[in-house]
Amino acid sequence: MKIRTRIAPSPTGYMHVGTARTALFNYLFAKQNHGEFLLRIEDTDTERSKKEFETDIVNSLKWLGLNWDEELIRQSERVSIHKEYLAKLIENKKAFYCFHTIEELEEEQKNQALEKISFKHECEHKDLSLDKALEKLKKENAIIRLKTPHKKITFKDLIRGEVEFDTNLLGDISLAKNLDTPLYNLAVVVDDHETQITHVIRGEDHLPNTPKQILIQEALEFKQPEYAHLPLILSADRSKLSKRHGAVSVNEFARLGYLPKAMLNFMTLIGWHPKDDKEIFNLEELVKEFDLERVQKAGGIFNIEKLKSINNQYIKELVPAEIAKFIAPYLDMYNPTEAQLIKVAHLFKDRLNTFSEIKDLASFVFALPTYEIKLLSWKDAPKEKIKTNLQIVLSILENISEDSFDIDTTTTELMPKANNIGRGDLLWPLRVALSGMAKSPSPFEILDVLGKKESINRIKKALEKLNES
RNA sequence: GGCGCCAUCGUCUAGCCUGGUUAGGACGCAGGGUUUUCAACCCUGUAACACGGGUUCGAAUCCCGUUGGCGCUACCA
Repeated sequence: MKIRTRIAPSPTGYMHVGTARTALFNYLFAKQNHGEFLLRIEDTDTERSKKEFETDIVNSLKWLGLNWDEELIRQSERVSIHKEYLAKLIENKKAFYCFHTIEELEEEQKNQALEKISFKHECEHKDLSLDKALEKLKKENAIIRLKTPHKKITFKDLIRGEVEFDTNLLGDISLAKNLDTPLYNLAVVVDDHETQITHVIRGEDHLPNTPKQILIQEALEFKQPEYAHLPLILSADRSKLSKRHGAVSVNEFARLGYLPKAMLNFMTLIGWHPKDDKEIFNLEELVKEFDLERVQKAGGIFNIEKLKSINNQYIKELVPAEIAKFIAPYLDMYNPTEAQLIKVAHLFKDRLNTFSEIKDLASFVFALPTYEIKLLSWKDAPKEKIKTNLQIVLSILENISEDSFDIDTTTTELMPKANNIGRGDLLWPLRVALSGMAKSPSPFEILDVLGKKESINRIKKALEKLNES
């Protein structure tokens, strides 16, 4: 039988990295078994579901390169199928109408809390005959529940091994608000069955749903899929990763300038590890090496530092022309030329953890920042000395023609003098005059990016500042 | 409260199944090299088997308990 997995996000928010990682693991497992990976939008909750979020989910998956097979499935478009199964369950007396109000249910829960027992609704309406229930339905509101049998449910989780639940603690599971409004557990079971999903790989937060879904499968006489519950991605405080801890949606990471490859690589490493010490993988390698049995049981913290480090490794593999494309949006306000972007890309290639960092690192190239005069001084060198040294540099640079004003030439012309006077004494003031910053790439690299005219301007400006002070 | 899941450096983890390792790697951090500064790169260092009982010649590894953490507990998904 063909292996089929799915990612089933609900469009009630932007695509979360946790969902992305679940998608990734589903994708890897399906692909390494030459199977299929499906996308199903779980939008049965019409109140909370938004088209905007569905679009974001689709875009995020595409951005990551996790392409799904077949048409996207929308649960909301399948209610007639859900309805058929629901009707069948009622007809077979495996499901029934529950007429209790939300207030009554809340009251029941309160009492159960007092008794210190688990919250559940064991409904006496299940004994009502269908005729009577239908009659009652004309005047009263009701939801459809499963007649939960009393038994122990044991299933094998591919990651955790045998897991056991006692259905006595579950109560009669809610299936639908009415025939046309299915609820999560019913919809999942029906759709997984209909689309022939063989492996349900999802977050650990769904573990308590599994016995409920197995019960529904049994009532519907469906084949039970294999289950694998992934460890959760945690925040630094070890709670489930959420919005208040900073960036959590895939689109935010895209905007911050992370590469999809790096995201994929990093997400795999939360909760999974290969046999050897290799850490950098592309998707194809991952498909080959991934092993569900090697997935961790304990939750893992989303370590942004590690992500940055991996992203940095991927950025270093790119050529400047590629980097130029990625950094362009962040430098937009300066209207840089293509040539400038490539020079800047070359300059900062090794320094970038994320593309968005380029704005802080490289804006000095386009606009000299204002800086303190004393920054020009290397190890508290006196002002006069700096002035003299900058004059020396200036006269050397002015003698280089505009055409040969590149790293090689400026280096050969300037270095003998620097070695003579002292590298720090000559090169530090030059670098600050050019960048206005305490930390930056080397003066030779900056000279090259700035070009002769702008370089000379900036050095003159530094000299003016020194004279005025 | 109830139920379930989990537990190796600060973090991600290898090792656990099939007891015998100087408990390994990566990120971070610290120091050094290179360097005018920063980054990158190279080298070195730092730091962990939650606790208590068993079983065993021997336990990170197997068993039990304790503690702790997390998840779920809807007419959300």
